[in-house]
Amino acid sequence: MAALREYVAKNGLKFTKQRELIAEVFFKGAGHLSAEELLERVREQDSQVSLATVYRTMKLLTDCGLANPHRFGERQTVYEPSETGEEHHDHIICQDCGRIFEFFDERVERIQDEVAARHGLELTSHRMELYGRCVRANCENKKN
Amino acid sequence: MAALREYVAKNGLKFTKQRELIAEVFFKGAGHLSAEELLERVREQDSQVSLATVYRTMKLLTDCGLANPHRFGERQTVYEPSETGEEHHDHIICQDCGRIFEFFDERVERIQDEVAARHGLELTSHRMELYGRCVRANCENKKN
DNA sequence: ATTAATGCAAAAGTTTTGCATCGTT
DNA sequence: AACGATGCAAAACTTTTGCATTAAT
Repeated sequence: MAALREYVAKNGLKFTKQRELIAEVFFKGAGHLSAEELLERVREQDSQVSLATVYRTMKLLTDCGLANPHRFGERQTVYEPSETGEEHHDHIICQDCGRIFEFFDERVERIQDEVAARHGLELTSHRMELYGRCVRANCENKKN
Repeated sequence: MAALREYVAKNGLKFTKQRELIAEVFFKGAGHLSAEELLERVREQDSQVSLATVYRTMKLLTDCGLANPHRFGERQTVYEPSETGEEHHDHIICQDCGRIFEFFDERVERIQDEVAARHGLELTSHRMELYGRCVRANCENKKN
């Protein structure tokens, strides 16, 4: 939030109440929110905000490194607050119902370091996405 | 290809020359092809094929488990032939020199299945990318 | 002969953009 | 006052669908 203010100031941009509100809603939210979902929540507080502004603000947040857009299986782009290292997690996505689960596995993290070392690299970051299908009973949208 | 014929027969569908051509082009291609790109290649052989048919065929291939749709960073969905396990690999990328190394680690594969099961999903594919930097001596383009 | 598949065009859905106006600096 | 941001509507794109026609079974 402060980081956004800073970035905006540093780049000759303007800190509007829409940006403030959208950022606030975004950071308060549990992550994985689409522009449409963000708009809905934003409009609870200011019904005049437009979808275009949400998109423009999310692009801004992405540019300052505060948000990361993801396109998993779904139609829409969802945005996630940037990870601060501690809170890192990976994703597992159901291709039928589109739900996204998060997971963290310490063993994977260790193996990654080992693999990197084996290839003579020092790891800076990584990305791991598992795609699958909910077993029948659990899936919210089994297609057949 | 034979698998497609089988699936089609088993489900009372029809094995059309469009489906045959699209599947052929898809499997020949190096993966990561969008519907638009597939259409372009398909039309080199049959200029009458429509984009709708490409989409419909890719959905069919997805349903029989021969293709997997992915939405990475891009606008469009890209399709990848299903991995057969043996030939699967992940990537580790040096952010300095840009070299991409491939690796495969059986432990990671096992953990992935375990994680998927824990969340009630059956894994169809995954993507894992490690980003790092070559240690000085190895790097072809160390920047600092 | 049946009935699924195709091509086309229209529709649906998501994201971007042009422009007049508004609000921050 | 200057100029970036906003809201709106339209445009741009990707993907899906309705329908008359074609083709595989």
